[in-house]
Amino acid sequence: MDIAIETIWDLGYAQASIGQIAKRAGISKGVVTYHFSSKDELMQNIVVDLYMKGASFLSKIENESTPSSMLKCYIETNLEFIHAHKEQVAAVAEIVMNVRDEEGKLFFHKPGDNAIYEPLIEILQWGQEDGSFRTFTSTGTRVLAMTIRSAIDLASQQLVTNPDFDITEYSKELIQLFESTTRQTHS
Amino acid sequence: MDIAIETIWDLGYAQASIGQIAKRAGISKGVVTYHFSSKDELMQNIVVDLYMKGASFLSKIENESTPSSMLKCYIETNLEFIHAHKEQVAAVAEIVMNVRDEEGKLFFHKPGDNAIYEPLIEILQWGQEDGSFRTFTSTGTRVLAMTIRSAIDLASQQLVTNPDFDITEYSKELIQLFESTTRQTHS
Amino acid sequence: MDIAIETIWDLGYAQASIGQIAKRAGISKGVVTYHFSSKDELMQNIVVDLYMKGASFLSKIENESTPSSMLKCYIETNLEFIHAHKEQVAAVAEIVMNVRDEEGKLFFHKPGDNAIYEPLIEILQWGQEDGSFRTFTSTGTRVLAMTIRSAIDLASQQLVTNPDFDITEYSKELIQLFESTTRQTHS
Amino acid sequence: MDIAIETIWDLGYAQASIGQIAKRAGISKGVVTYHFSSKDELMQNIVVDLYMKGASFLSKIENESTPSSMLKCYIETNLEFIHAHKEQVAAVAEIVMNVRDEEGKLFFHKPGDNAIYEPLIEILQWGQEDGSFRTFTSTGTRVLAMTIRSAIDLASQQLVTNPDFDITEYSKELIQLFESTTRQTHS
DNA sequence: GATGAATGAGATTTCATTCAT
DNA sequence: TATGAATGAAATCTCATTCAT
Repeated sequence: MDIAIETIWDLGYAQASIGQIAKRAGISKGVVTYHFSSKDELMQNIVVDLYMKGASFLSKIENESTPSSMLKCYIETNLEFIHAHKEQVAAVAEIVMNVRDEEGKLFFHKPGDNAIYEPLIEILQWGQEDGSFRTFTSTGTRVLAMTIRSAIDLASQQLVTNPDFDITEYSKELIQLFESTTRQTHS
Repeated sequence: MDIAIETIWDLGYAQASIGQIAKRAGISKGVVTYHFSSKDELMQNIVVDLYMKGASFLSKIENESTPSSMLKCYIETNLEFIHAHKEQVAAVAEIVMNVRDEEGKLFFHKPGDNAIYEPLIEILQWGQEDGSFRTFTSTGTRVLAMTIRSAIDLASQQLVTNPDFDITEYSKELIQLFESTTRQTHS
Repeated sequence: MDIAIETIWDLGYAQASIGQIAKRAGISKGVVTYHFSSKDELMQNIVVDLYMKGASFLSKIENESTPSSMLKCYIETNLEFIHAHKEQVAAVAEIVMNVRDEEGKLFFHKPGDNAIYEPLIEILQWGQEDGSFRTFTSTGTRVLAMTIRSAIDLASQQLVTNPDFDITEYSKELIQLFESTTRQTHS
Repeated sequence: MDIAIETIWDLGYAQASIGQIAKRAGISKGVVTYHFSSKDELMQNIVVDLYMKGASFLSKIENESTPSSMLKCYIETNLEFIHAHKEQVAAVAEIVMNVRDEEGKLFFHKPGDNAIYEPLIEILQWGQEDGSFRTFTSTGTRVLAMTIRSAIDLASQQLVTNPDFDITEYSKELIQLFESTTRQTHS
C-alpha cells in the first residue's frame, strides 16, 4: 500500500497501474492481486486507511473548550495531518476523483453528501450561540465552513505542485485569518 | 470538442477514450485523430479554449473603479463563468490533473507557478494602499487570495457532485463574506 | 471465424484463446476484438452462422411427401450436413457446452428447451396417423425421437475422435434401422 | 473430490479452478495440490473413480441368462447408475472433453477406441446366434449398439439441462423400444 | 498435513495511433 | 475530409504451481 501511495504521488492515478506498483515494490503483479482482489479494492484500502488515521489524529479537536480554540485546533490539526501524510492525502484525493463504478459515477461520492462540513458548521454555530463569534445567517455559516475547508484542502494541492509552499506558515496565517473573520467585532 | 467535454463530464477523464468520444459524436475514431494529432492535443485544445473564453469573460473585472467593487466583481464574474461553462470547467479540472508528460510530471503545471493568485493579490494590495481594506501582512495577503480562489474553485466541484448546490446563493454569500473580511474595521 | 473454428477443432474450446486464434490467422489479437467486441460475441457468431447454414441446408426435408421418406431424408440430410461442416459442428458443440453467463449457467441453453426434438416428433406422429408407422405411446414417440437425434449427433463426436468412422455407411445403417423400427409390422 | 465434482456440476469445467474448489471446500488451495500433484491428476482421479464405481455397479449385467434380459438389464442398470451418480457422470463428461495433453489431443481418448460399444455388441451377437434377436449385418449390429449407447448417454445430458426429465420413465421406454427393435419378428 | 504467500504465464479487453482507401 | 481496418502496447485479472513455514 505504501508503494502504491508513492506511485500515485509520483505518477498520478492513471499511471499507477498494478504493473508499475509491483515493479516499484520489486514484487510480481500477482502479489498485488493476491492480497487485494482487485485494483479497486487496493485503492479502497488506501482510502479507508487514511480515514482511520484521520479519525484518530483529529479526535483531539473535540477536547477544546472554546469555539475559538476549537476552530484554531481544527485548522491547525488538519494541516498537520495533511503535512504528516501528504503523499497519502494526495493519493486519496486522486483516487476519490478517479475511481468510478460501472455506470461512470464516482465511487467515493454519495450524491449530496456534504458531511465533511458538519464539524466546522457545529463549531461555528457553537461560537455564535455563546456569543464568542459574530453572527452569520444559516447559509452564511455553511459557506464559511466550506471556505475554511477548501482553504485547508488547498494545502494538499500546494504540497503536490509547489515545492516552495510552507505549510506551517500557511497554517498560522489561516488561523489568524479565520480568527479575525469570526471574531465578534463590537462588544 | 464539445462532445469530448460532455464525455469527460459524464464518465471522467480516464473513461473518456477517443473511441467513446467518437461514438457519442456519431463519427469515427479516425476523424478525431485527423483533426487533432493526438489525444493530448485534443485535451490541450479544450484547456486553451476555456482559458480564452475565460480571459474574455473575466476582462470586465478590470473596469471596476474601487478595490471593493473589483473584489465583488471578481468573485461574482468567476462564479458566473463557472456556472455558464460548468461542464468545460470540470473537464479542464480533470484534464489538468490527469495529463502528464513522459516523466510523469503534470503537463499543465509549471512548478511554483502561482500566477492564478496574482490578480486577487493585486486587488487586495490596492485596497490596502488606498485604505479601503484593512491591512494584512504580505503573506497574509497571499493566503487570503488563496482562500478566496479556493472558495471559488470549490463551486465547480460542488456543481459536479452536489445536485442541490445553488451557485447564485453561494456567490452572494461569498461576496458578503469577503467583503466583511476585507472591510476596514475602524476609521 | 473459420480460423476460430479450426482452432477449436484442433485444440478444444478452452485452448482456443483469442491469442491462439490470432496467431494461427497471422493477425494481431486486436483485430479479433476489433471485429468482435468480445470473445463471447465471436463464439455466438459461430453458433448463429451454423444455425443459419443448417436451416437452409435442412429445409428440403419438408418437401418429402410421406412420413417414411421424410424420416429417411431427415436422417440423411442431417448427417450430410454434419459431414459437410464437421469442424463447425464440432466447434459449436464445444461452444454450446462451455460458454456460460456470469451466474455459471450455460449461455446457449434455455432450461427445458427440447425444441430440437419437435420436427422428429411431428414426422413420427404423422406416420402413426396415416398408418404407415406402427403406433407408439406419446412418451414412446418422444423417446424414439430422442434416440434418433442422439444417434445422429453421435456422428459428430465420432468424426472428432474416430479417424476410421465412415459417416456414409453410418447414414445408410441408421436409415435402415429406424425404417425397420417404425415399419408397420402387421397389415 | 466430491466438492470438485459439485463445482464442475455447478460452474462447468473451465470455471472449476482449484481456487474455486478449495473455497467451496473450506480449505486452502495448497491442500488440493498437496493431495493431487496437479489439477489434471485430480481430474484423472475423478474419472478413474467413476469407472471403478461403474465397473462394480454394472457387473451384475453379466449374470443375466438370456440376451433379451441382459439387454434390458444393460439399459436399466446403466441408467440407474447415471441417475445415482448424475453429478459425477456429468463432471466426467466435462473432464473427458476438456482435458488435453500438450499437443492439444484429448487426454482421455485413444484414437479409434470404441471399446465402450463392445459389451453391447456382444449381447446383440449372442441374441442373433441363439435366435432370440432378429439378424443384423455386422455393421448394423455395431450401429445399433452405438444407437443404444448414445440414447443412454443422452440421459446424463438431459439430467443436466432439463429439470423435467424423468429418467425412470425414460428407462422403461428405452427398454421397450429396443426390445421391440431386436425382437425376432417371425418364428 | 496444512497454510498462505508468491510467482509467472496467459487470458480478455481497451485504446491511442497509423494507414490505405 | 472521413472511414474503418489493423496494430501493438499495456492494463486488469485468473490461475496452476511452488515453496517456506
